[in-house]
Amino acid sequence: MTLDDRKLEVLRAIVEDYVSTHEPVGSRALAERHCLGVSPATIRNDMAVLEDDGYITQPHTSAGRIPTDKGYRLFVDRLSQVKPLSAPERRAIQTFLDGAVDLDDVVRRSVRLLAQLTRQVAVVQYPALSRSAVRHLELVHLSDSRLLLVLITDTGRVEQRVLQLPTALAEHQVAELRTAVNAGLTGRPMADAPAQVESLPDAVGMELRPVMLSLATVLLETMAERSEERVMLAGTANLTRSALDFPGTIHPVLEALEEQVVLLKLIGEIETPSTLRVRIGEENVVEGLRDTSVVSVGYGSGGQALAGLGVLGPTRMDYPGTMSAVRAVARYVGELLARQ
Amino acid sequence: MTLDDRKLEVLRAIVEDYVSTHEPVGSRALAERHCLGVSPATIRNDMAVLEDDGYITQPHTSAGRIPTDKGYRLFVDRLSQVKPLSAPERRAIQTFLDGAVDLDDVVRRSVRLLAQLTRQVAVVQYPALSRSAVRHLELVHLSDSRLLLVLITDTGRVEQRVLQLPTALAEHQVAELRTAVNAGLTGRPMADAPAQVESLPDAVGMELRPVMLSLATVLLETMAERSEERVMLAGTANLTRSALDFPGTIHPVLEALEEQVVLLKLIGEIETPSTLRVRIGEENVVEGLRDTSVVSVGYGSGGQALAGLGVLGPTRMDYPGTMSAVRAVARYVGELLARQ
DNA sequence: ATTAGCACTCGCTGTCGAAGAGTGCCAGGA
DNA sequence: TCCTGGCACTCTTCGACAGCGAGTGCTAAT
Repeated sequence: MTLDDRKLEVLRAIVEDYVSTHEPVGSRALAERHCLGVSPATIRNDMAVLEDDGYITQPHTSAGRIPTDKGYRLFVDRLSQVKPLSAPERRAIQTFLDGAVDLDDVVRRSVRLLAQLTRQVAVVQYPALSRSAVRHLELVHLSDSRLLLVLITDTGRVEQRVLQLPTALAEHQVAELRTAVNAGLTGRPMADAPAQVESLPDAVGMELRPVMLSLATVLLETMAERSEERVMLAGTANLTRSALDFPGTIHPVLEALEEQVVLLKLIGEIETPSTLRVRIGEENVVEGLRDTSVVSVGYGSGGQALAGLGVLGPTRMDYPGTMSAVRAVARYVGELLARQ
Repeated sequence: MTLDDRKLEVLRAIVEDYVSTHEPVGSRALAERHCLGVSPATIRNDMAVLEDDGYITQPHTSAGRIPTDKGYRLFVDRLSQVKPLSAPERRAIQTFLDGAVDLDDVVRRSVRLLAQLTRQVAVVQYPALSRSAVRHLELVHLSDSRLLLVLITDTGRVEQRVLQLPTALAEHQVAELRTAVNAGLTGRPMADAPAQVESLPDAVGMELRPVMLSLATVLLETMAERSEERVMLAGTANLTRSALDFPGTIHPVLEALEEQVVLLKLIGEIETPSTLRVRIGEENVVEGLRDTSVVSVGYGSGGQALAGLGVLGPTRMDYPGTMSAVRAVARYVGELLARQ
């Protein structure tokens, strides 16, 4: 049986009412608060069909209906138009983000802003190393046997690593290494780095080869290990605002949020910017997030996403509002990083 | 009226039982589970005195007693000896922390370890800029008009900041600036920096003076603004493990933890390492943390603390265990940073 | 196809009584 | 003087139960 327009309208009404009231919605309330032009009895018939098809369900016999994950899915896919942000909201985003002084600041500000706009948990991933380019490599001579390697990307990320030297080096030797690695890598996209690093040892004098080799190893390690790993979180307190949102406790949710790996999974795997992704309830593979929804999107300038950001909340969330906020913040962050 | 030894013993027994059972403890249970050598009736009399003096209280008439903040305070000050960690625990701390590759890693590992050991919320502050020394300053020429300033401290912190140049610079001019700032600041404690920065403009040629001035401004800003600001948090999920710990919800607690400023206040103001500080319940000035206790300590090598770390949990916490874990982790972190 | 009416289900709420835990106090004993 | 056993009292907790109200499903009429 296919759903006619009115049944879809009823589903939308149920989702909207349930999201705003947090209570199962009955046929009478629906007829009163929405201009559906039909009586409660008719709505009841439609509801029965919607329930048979698995879009809504009853917590218990004498209660109204609430949407199922499948119902929210249909709502998001076909029934909701993304509502544009108000002009003040747009201005607020812009002015708030424009004050950022460096990458850390950009990420921190975005994640807070997102948490505040959506009143949910926000996650922002740092620009992926793998999709950035090398802006500069610096070697700092800490002591005879230790060298600090600092890697700076064009998106403003700074990674550092201490390197134990096999032999003591003179200052001019450190300079030679510095020149060589910068000549080989500066300006190159990180993806090309492994190939470039291979040829580094050839660029320096014989006596520096062993050092350059261990330097190359550390470089590759740094780029590989940390390539995607950093995220920032904000708004966890929003989880507790309405305690009723989660059956049982929020413990599993908080636990899941502690795992960086999980967070990255939530946001990750994003190729093109501006394509919103919504994961609803059971669609989340992560144990413990089965009662939450995640709205995420890639950000970055041009056609390639640098990384992702998103929002996590109860399945009963304001999808249109959340989606537009997430999209707007991603757009501004992308612009901001391109300007750097 | 002064408390005799047995009353103190009764208080200790009440605290210990309440901490382990989470339930008000009555006179009979106390007589059975502790070898106090007196009858429940006697204990009841002692309890009445302890209650009059404000060390314990009754949730309601027909319930046992629970310690008050004042009771916990006495317990911590006079009745509890810090229990040493087990050998395996010590070894676990050491091996876990030894794997760290840089400062970020040290902080991340410590905070997780602390959260895991105490099963509470852990907070670790990054080494304060103001108490570190400058290890190196790097200037990276981003474009004609923009310069990236990277500040590296002897504790491994890296701070960066983009600087808009008043005029375009040639590469050799950037080098001159770099040499000058490093000559002036490298090796100096950050506390001396303001004075040193003053004299920087004199160290370069006339045409670089304006640039050096704005560089100096940014340097001072960076050191001042971010001097204490960074902390890392872990184990928030532990707050929800036993929901009964907090009257009402954990919302205010989570909200407080979102504020960096609050976290810094919790840990901050620590001068000497190894002096544990315990703040119990109402002793916390921060609104929303009135039902929690904070155990914090400074860490660092030598007589001066670099920064602080600590743990936050319900007032009903295992103080001896928490205190020893906090102290142990602080000690290892201090050693680790000294070795860097 | 829609609607009004009606019986039915079931969760929520408040009351009541019994049970249980713990106390405070008192009188007797070391 | 301090400790102890006993006892009456208070107060929460829990289960049972009835009444209420919300909401549904079904049926017959339009």
